[in-house]
This record gives sequence, C-alpha cells and structure tokens, in this order.
Amino acid sequence: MNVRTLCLGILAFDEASGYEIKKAVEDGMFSHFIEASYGSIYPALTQMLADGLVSVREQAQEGKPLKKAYSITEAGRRALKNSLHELPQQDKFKSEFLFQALFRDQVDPQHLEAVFNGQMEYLCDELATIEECRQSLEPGSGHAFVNGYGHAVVSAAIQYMEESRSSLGLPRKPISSDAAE
Amino acid sequence: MNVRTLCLGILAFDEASGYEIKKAVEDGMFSHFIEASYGSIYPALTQMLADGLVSVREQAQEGKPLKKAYSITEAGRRALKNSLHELPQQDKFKSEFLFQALFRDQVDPQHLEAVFNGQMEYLCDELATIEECRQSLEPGSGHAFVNGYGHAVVSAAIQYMEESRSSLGLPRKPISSDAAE
DNA sequence: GACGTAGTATATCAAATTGATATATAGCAA
DNA sequence: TTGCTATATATCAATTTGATATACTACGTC
Repeated sequence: MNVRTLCLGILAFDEASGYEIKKAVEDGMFSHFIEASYGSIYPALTQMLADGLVSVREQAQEGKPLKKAYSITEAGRRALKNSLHELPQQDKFKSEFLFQALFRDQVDPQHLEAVFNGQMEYLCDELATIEECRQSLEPGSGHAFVNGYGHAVVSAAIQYMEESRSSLGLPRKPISSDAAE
Repeated sequence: MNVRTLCLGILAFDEASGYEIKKAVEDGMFSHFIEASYGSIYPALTQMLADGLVSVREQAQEGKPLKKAYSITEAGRRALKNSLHELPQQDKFKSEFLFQALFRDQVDPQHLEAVFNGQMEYLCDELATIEECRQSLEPGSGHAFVNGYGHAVVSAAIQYMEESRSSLGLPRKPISSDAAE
C-alpha cells in the first residue's frame, strides 16, 4: 500500500490539508500504525488531484499561509474501495530500541538507562494518545477495534518493560516525574 | 540507523553472507523488530568492505554458488559501539491490516474474515518463531529481554484478536485447521 | 525425462520513501 | 530583537524497497 491510498483513507473521514494529514499520522488517530512524511504526502496529493481522486478548496487564511483543503471524490472512494479489497501486506515493525537492547552488555549503564527511560516515555505517550481517542469511538466500529488493538499491544509492552527493570540491572522506577510535567 | 549498522550488529554475533543476513531479518532471531532487503544489504556489505569495517572469506561450495562469508573487523566493532551510543530513533510500526480494519464497514464480510484470519496466522507464526528461540537464551541477556518483549506484545495482540471476533461479526474460531497443517 | 517449484546465493535498478531543508507568517517569551 | 513554536507548502539528495535476473542443486510429479 502506497502513500496515495493512505491519504485517500484519511480523506475518506474528513477533508484535510497535507499538513493535517502529516499531523494525523504523527500524533493523531493514525499515529500508532501508519508512517508517512511530507516528501511523500505532498506529491501524492498533487498526483491524485491530477488523476481526479481528490479535489482542492484553497482557503486564504488571515495571517497564515494559504491552506489547501483536499476532499476525496467519488472516483477516489472507488479507488480506495479497490485498495481495501487487496490482501494487506504483513505488518512491519522496526525498533532501534530493541536493536540496542540486544547489545546491552556493550553500552554504558547510564546510556542503557537513558534509552530505557526514553522508550518508557514514548510508550506512555502512545498509550495516552490512544486513551484520549477512546471515549469518542462507537463500540463495534473499525476505529474502536484498531484503538483497542493499539491499547492491548502498548499496555503489554509497558508492563513487560516495568517487569524487566531489575533483570536489566536498572534502578527502581524513577519516582514518576511525569506527574510533574 | 541505517542498514550498514544493522548488518554490523548481526555480524557481531557471527560471520554471515548477505543471504544469511536477509534470512535473519526475515525469519530468524531479528525478524520481529528489523526490516531490510537485498537491495540495501548487498551494497551495505560492499561499502563496509571498502571502509574496512568487515572482511570477506570466499567459500567455493560444491554444487552451490560462491558464498561470501563476511566477518566484522576491529574497526567495525568500534563503529558499531559508536552507533550503539546514539539515541535510538522512535519505533516504527506500519500495519496495513489495521488500516483496512478501520474501514471494516466498507469491505465484504468474506474479505474481512480472510484478512482477519491472515493476521491471526501471521501473529501465530511470529509467536512460534519467538518461542523456538526462547530456550537457547541465557536469562538476563539482551537476547532474552528482546525475546520477552516480542513475546509479550505478540501474545497481547493474539489475545485481543481472539476476544474481538464476535464484536467484528466473525464466526467462532475456525476449529484450528493449523493443527492439521 | 522433462517440467515446475523451492532453496541457496549474489547482484542490480527503477520507483517509492525518508529526512532534512527552504520559505513565509504569526505569536509568544526572554 | 532574537529565538522558539506553530501553521503551511514544497523540494530533493540519499536511502530503501520490491521486483527482477542469473545460476546451480534437489526434489517431486506427470
């Protein structure tokens, strides 16, 4: 699945600018299972506009740059539906954290601790984002299923990390400083 | 982190050919948190050879093509150690399965079921690979930690999927045909 | 015995994608 | 007034993917 289909999927929920699509995959609803950068999003939108899969509405905003709000067209919805009926490719998971963890005996203990805490922070942020979305989802919807999947997986990771502290020779929980932030 | 560092890490455990590195990230020990293709592995090895980070031992095999067994050099180990002390990038997770699940009301029920069963199969295969490695790992090692992380996350996903069958309107478990395979 | 498929092994390349950077404007803080 | 953050679009070199080519063995099957 390419970035075009991905954008089409996001636009199927609501019109959005390239910038907003980036935010959605970076921090928003789609952030825990999708990746895309500006360098692929903008060309995808330009191409789909030429192909008639999306339309633009240019909004001149006071004090802000021109905003191009893209909407999905009927042809776009058909193209999306087609893509949705192809068998999905296998999940891809890349973790530099786990790669580094493999060599834990070759790094300074203080680096290991910093990296471990960084991972914990990242996972907790993910979980917070997932839980924020949680209330606004109708049970039984695709959204609710995906949200629940993310919740299950990230929770399990956090729990495992917490249980592994001692076996990695790390000090007990650093008295939740995240409560202060 | 680039493919060069990734190869260096794998070679730090044992000498390997490009083909064997690919297998390691595809099916082996590294498969659940690393991705790399031939098109990046072979050029990486060639470049690192020129840079003196690895050395080659060419093995003429009877009845098989020439095999180039790459080993990490001292310079390579230093380069790896340096990379290991950089802060890791955030995890990246891409799931076309979850993307499709988002639009579950727009696809045929039979497609949804096929995709769901495909994901289950994939997850169960992952878990099997993880459990296979499990015994040969010394407790407290980096390997054991990473293996445990994978086990925790994949198990949670499988459990969530199983619990979600009914809410997605899918029939009960298709009487484990995997036992027959 | 020919034919297809799977496994071992290296290598290349067009196309897709990333990650960084450039441009521009507003608001807020030091 | 200098720097930082946020909004917003856009480009591009470098990296990476995914597909394909080549070549030989082995195994099944028709």
